[in-house]
Amino acid sequence: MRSAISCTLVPVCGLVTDIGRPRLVDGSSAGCACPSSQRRACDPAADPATDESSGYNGRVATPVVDLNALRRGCAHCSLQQLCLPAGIGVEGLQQLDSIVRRRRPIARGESLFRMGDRLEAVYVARDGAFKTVSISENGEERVVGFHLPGELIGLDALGADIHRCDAVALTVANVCEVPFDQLADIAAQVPGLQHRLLRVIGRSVGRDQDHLDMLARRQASERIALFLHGMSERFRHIGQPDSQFRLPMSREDIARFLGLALETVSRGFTRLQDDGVIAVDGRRVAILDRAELDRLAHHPELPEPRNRLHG
Amino acid sequence: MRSAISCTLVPVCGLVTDIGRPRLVDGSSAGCACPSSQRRACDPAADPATDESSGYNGRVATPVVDLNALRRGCAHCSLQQLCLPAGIGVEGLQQLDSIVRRRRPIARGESLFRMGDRLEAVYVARDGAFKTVSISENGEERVVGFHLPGELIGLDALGADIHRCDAVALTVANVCEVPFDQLADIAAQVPGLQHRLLRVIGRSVGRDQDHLDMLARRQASERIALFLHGMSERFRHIGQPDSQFRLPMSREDIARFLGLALETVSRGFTRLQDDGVIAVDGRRVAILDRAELDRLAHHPELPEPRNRLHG
DNA sequence: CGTAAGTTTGACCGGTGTCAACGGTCGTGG
DNA sequence: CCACGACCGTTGACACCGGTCAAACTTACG
Repeated sequence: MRSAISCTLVPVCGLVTDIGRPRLVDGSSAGCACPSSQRRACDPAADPATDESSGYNGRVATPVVDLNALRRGCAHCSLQQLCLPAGIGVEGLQQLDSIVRRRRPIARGESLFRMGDRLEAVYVARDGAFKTVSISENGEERVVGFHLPGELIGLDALGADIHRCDAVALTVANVCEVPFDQLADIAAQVPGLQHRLLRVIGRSVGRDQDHLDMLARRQASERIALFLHGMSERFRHIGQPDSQFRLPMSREDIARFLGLALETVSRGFTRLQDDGVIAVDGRRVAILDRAELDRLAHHPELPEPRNRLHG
Repeated sequence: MRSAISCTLVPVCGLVTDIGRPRLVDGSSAGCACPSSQRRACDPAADPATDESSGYNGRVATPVVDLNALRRGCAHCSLQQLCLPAGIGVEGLQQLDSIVRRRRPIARGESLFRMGDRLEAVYVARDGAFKTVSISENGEERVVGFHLPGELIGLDALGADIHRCDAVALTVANVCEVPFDQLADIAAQVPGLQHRLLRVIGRSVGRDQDHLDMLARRQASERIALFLHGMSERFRHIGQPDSQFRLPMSREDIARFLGLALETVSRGFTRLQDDGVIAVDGRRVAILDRAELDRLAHHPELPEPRNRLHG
């Protein structure tokens, strides 16, 4: 039964892949889930020596064109279409690229920023996943959101210049760090970028509203179905298989995201499995009956067709 | 009896009313909750004739300086410090002012935009209150947010250029309508405005996160306490009394905002009243014990001090 | 004055939080 | 190699909060 879900994620390649057409650039790209362009562009860890020598951020000091630096740049990033660069010209791309810092891999559990920090930069994961959490006065952790590659992290500080959450890596991850002041400056100069920035912010607002929608659903089963539905959509959006994937977060994180007890989440998963809607093995999830999943997420009032496989 | 609450919602003064002491409306600005500047700047309805003659939006066609138009302008609006104009120079202010349209009063129940509409403008209420609601597939209404004066409405469309919600007036209201494309253009030119726009958006994001926080709280009593706490803060923020106010929304709206049944909201209110924390009369609320309200909102785990007044 | 809408209150029971125990996986170290 | 413990996920039992249905009451408004 276990073998049904063999999809494991290679940690390094993380969540990202190329969307649509894998571009061959370098002979051998075939075997890995990550397209070669990704490997080249987004994985500083692949060539640690070079990275070390060029300093903390990914840019080289020399005016000489560094092939590796170029390859790591926005122009070649597989996330380009999902990220800030989308739709801005070469000029703007260069300007943007010049301020982007590419940080060495973030360890699982490490924080990009913490509650109370001043807003210095916004972040985009190239691969890996993050959660943003806010700790309430009584010490309870509340998951505000999950962030997959291409989704901006750090916008919570936009209102008051102070971060309202911690941003914690759920897996090892590589991120681009974009100093916010400089981003705002460039956005004013490059009209397309301003528009793009607003759009990315807007998508983030949209996700928050989806989250609200989820929490307002009264039944636990609805929230869980909606959560899986949303994750599937987001995986598809970044070019990952949307029918079987590995959730980067624990049951507890999901519970704190959905406002439920973790036992309830666990029970919800098994229930969906019993009903033949999904297959679950720990964090690995396969969606078997998408239509039914959508129905549960959106039209829960209808009595479910009772053809349980084993009851 | 009508006269007792006449400052009330007279459309103009918006949300606010007082609970305790009846105020005379006429003559004495001293007594009214609305600051005089507000009355001057924000009340097109006060002089309907002039308003009609100057056309649909508040601007006059003639180059001659129209005192009324000026008074209605951003420069004199009492909301200035809360709204987009804050912190931008005279130049920018004029540019911004030139694109702002001031719409005639919106009737209660009327919509600024509907789900599926293209993003054309963002709105700011000068007075009155709005809710944004999203209708789910099964026809259920879900309250995404409430909007008091100075809070931008319409940002939900930022992500996809399509509105995700309806924006419905809870009371008669006056709004400024800001064509979004032009706003973005000007924002690129006026650096202060771009910053300001991002900040206003950020505050909106912050409110969404507060909302999330509310929904994630498990106990109904916590959500209700948090809701009242937040409303009180927001009233204070716009210069209204924060210890007694009139809620612009129904119990049902609150319930749909908090993800509860309306009966539960009602029971929660009476419970708070029984405990001496607030006084409730329909939509009129007075906060009697703020410390206790805050405690309930933030530290619900502690057993409440049981010195009930009656019970 | 009559109708509709909004609010409150009561009774009932189902869903879900809580507590508890068990099992599986992974990493560490003997 | 296995032993061990930490962490994570699953499952069961049970009590209680809150959703649902129902009815009375007040307020708003024509």
